[in-house]
Amino acid sequence: MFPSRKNVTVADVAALAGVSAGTVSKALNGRGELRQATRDKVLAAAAELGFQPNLLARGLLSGRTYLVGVLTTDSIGRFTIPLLTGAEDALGAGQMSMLLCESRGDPIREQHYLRVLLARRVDGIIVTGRSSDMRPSLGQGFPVPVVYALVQSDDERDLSILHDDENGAELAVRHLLATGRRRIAHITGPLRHVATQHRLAGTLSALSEAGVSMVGGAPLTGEWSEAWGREAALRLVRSGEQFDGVFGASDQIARGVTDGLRESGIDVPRQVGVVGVDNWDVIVEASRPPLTTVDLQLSELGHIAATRLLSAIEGVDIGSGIERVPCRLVVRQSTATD
Amino acid sequence: MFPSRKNVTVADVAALAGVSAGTVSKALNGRGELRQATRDKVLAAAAELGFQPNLLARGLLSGRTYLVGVLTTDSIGRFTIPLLTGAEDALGAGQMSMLLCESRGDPIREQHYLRVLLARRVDGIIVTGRSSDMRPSLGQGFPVPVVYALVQSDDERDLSILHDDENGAELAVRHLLATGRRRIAHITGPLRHVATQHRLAGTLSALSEAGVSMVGGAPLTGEWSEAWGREAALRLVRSGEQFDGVFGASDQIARGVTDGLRESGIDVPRQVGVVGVDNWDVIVEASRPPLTTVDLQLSELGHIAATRLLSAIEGVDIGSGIERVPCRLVVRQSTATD
DNA sequence: CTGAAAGCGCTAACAC
DNA sequence: GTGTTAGCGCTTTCAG
Repeated sequence: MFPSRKNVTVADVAALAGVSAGTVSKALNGRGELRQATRDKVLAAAAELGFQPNLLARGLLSGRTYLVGVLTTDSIGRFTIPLLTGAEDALGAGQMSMLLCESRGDPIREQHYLRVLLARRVDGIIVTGRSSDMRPSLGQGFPVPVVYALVQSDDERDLSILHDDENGAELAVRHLLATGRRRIAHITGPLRHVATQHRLAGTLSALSEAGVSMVGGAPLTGEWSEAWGREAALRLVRSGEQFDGVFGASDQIARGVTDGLRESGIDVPRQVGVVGVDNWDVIVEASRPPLTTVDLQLSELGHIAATRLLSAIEGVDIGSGIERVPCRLVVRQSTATD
Repeated sequence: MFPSRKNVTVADVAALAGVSAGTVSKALNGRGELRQATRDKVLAAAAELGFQPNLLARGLLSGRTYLVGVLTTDSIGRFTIPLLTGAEDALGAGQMSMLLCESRGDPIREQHYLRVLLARRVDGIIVTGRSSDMRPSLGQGFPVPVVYALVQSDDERDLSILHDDENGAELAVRHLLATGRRRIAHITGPLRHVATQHRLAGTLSALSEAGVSMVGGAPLTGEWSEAWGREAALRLVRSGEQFDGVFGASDQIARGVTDGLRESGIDVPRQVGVVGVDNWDVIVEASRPPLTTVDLQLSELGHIAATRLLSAIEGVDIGSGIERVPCRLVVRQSTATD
C-alpha cells in the first residue's frame, strides 16, 4: 500500500516516464495542455512509484500550507470535541489539516503556540476553549485570519461563533409549556457565568410570552452538578410551592433533579416534566427517565467556524462581532405526556 | 506583539543588519563562529522585524518537519483526550506539533489521512482510538515510525502502548480485600471485549492470591452502563448470596451498583464496598458515595507513546510488541472503612 | 505540446 | 569571521 521506504520526487517520476519534472507537475495537477498519452504515461509512473507530492515544497512555493491551527485555551474537553469534529468536516472538504495546540489556559504557552503556528505558516487559526464568558483577543494585525469558536473574543473586531443559550432556554421552556406545564421552576448554575444569564433571560422571555411567571419568582442558583440538582429539587419540594415543570440549565443539574424528585416520591414525567441542556449522552441516557434536553449544536458550530475561516482565507470579508448558532431540542421521556 | 502583516524572511533581516543571509542563519541558530557584535546586530534586526523563520523551508531542507500525525480510528472521545494531552506534553518538549486526523472508523478516510500525513512529511505517526480489542496494522515499510497507543496493532512487529487491565483489576480487588471484604462479586461488560477478559483475569488472580472465590462463581456480564450496574446489583441482592464487595469493571457500572444497592437498603461502604474503573470525574464524583476507582493513567500512556515515537524518530530502536502501563488506584468513599 | 530555468526561504559547504 | 553558492521538491514562466 505504501511501499515507498524512500520518498519519491517528481524527478524520479519524470525519469521513469521519460519526461521532465515540469511536465510531471502539469500532468499530475491537470494544468497546461498536454497530450493524453504523455499524461497517462506520467500518471502510470507516479502510481508505480507511489509518488506523494511533498506538501512542504508545494507550500513553500504557493504561500499556502492548507494547515489551520486550532488553539484551545482550556484543555480539550467534552465541549471542544464535537467542535473539532465539525471543524474537521468542513476543513477536510477543503483538503486542510488541523494543527492542534492545547495551551491549558497558560498565556505563556499560548504565546508560544501562536508563534509556532505562525512559523509553520498556517493559513488561519481557530481559537476555542471552555465556553465561559470572554477571553482576551489575540489581537489584530495577524498575517492570517482568526476565528473564535465557542469562546468569545473581547474585541468586537474579531469574529466569534457562539451557541445561543437564550434561544436554547426558550426552546426548553416552550416545550414544557407545550406539554401542558404551567408552573415552571428554573434550576441553574452560578449567576456570574454568562451562560447562566443567557439561559435565565431565555427562560423569562418564554415564560412571559405565555403569560406565566417563574415558580418562586427567581431561579435557584448553585453549582453545575448533579448534587446541586438533587438538592435544589428537594428544596423545591420542601418549599411547598406547586410546580409541574423544571428547566435545569445543564444535563447534570437536570439529572440530579430527576433523582431528587423520584426520591421524594414525585413521578417524572407524570407529575413534573424536566428538561436539561447539553445533550450529553452519558448523563442523558443514564438519567431516570432519559432526559429531554437542549443540544448546543457544537459540531455545527465548529463547522461554521471552519467554513468562515476558509472564506476569510480565500480573501472574503467575513465580518466581525458575534454569530450565534441556534440550539435544537431533543425530546426524551422526562417530558413525555403519554 | 505580532505586527508582521507580511512575512519577514532572512533576506529582510540580512538587509537591515547589513550582512548576508547565511550570516543571519548562523547568528540565529548559534552555529559557526561569529563575532559577538555581528550576532547582536542580527538578533536586533530580527527582533525589530518580528522575524519568524519559515518552518516549511527549514523542513524542506532538513528533511524533518517536527510534525507528528495523530490518527484516531474512532472519534476522539473521553479516552483519547488525556492521551492527546500526555502526548503533547512529551512532544512539546521536543518542539514538535501534532497534526490531528479523526477517521471515525472509516477505512477510506483513514487511508486518505495517512496519505496526507505522509505527503506532509510528518516525522512519525501515533495511531490511537477507542480502546477495544485489536486494530489492523497500518502495515510495515513506512517511511516514518509508527506507534500505537491505547489500541493494539494486530501485527507483532508494531509497538503498541496499552494500559494494563489485569493489573488494574488486581489493584481494585486487593483493595477490597485489604479493607476487610471477603465475599466479592464482579460485575462487568461483554465478555467478548478483551478489556472484560483482562479485568476478569486480574480479579480471579487477586482473589486466588487471597484464597477466596468469586461470589456466584462467575462474573455478571452485561453492558457498560449504569442501568446494567443497577440491574446486576438488584440481581445479586435477590439471589440471596452474601457479599460485601463489588468490583464493577467501569465507573458507570460501579455507579449503577451503588444506586441499586442504596435503593435496596444496603449501605455503601458500610455493608458493601464498591470499586470502579476509569476515574471518570463526572461519574465518580456524582456517585453516592463517590467512587473508589482504578485510573487507567491514559495521559501517562500518551506521554510514553510520544516519547517512544521521538526515540524512534531519532533512530533509536524502540522494539515491538506490547508495552503495558500500570494503573493506579484512587481511593474514595465507596470503600471507606471509618 | 514539452523542456529548461528560475525561485519559494532556508541552511550547509565552501570560498574569501 | 563572513559572503557566496548550491540545493531541498515543487510549480511556473518562457523558450523551443
